[in-house]
Amino acid sequence: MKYRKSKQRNKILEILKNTNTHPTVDWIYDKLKKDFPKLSIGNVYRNLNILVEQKLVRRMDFGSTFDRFDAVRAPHYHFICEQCGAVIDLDLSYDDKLNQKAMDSSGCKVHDHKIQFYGLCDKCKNKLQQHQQQ
Amino acid sequence: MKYRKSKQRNKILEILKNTNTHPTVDWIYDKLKKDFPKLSIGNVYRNLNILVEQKLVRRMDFGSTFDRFDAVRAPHYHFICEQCGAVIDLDLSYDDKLNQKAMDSSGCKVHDHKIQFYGLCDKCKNKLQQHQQQ
DNA sequence: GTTCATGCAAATCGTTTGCACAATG
DNA sequence: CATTGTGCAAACGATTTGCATGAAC
Repeated sequence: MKYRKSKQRNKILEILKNTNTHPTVDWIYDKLKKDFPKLSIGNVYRNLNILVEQKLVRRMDFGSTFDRFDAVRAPHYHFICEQCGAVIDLDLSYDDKLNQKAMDSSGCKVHDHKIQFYGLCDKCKNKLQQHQQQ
Repeated sequence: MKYRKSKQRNKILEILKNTNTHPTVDWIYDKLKKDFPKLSIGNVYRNLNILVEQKLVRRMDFGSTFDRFDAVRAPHYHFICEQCGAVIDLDLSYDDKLNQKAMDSSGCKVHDHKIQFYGLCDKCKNKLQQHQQQ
């Protein structure tokens, strides 16, 4: 599919490249609205879908009712805080052997995998400790 | 929270225990409707939420627009076919060390993780091969 | 008999889409 | 000028919820 340039779409990609918080559509919309006051939320959805199709952006799905997005980089795993919902990139190296293991055990053709870790992020961990000491 | 007995809820759990396909709400609804012709879809949602709260059922989220459910058993990983959407339990052993690794690299308190593998299931793999040979 | 579960329909939420107009090439 | 992108609002699909009635205790 061939697309024309769009200032809005360019800016969305730029915003995503400069963020590591895996933002939601609403967050992106609010941020972009400063540059395009008439911006509609539908257009943010439309452009995010195009960017995903172009493989410049990845749609992420961590079990919430809404999606999150980030600019595509090297494959990595994620941590999700069960308290505040924050999504944090992990510095663990991507385990290529896992795909082969899954392939051997299932007979399916496996070409990728995702890992999500769950628990409490640093902030929430500390808040909880303070709470318990009171 | 204390709940009364409900024939509908019991049957939902029974259905889930006898299935390994991680069914959707609609699938469960259709199946349950044979026993309870007046059944409403809202009640299936309500009871699934209760079962999840009681930790008898797990809500699964594989990136589709709808949720899937299964009766809780030993932790295991999943394969998702990108062609037909099938979700298949894998026989890989749960890697306890992974949580510790994630904890070390992030500073977060990690207590669980999920792994999803992506690719083509056996059926879809074969279909594709037949297609290419024609 | 009081309280919770149910069916039904309306409401909600995130997302998509149809349309008239504006921007791109 | 032909075509795609946009804002707007309506439509959509999955899920939740308010309410009157029925089942559980």
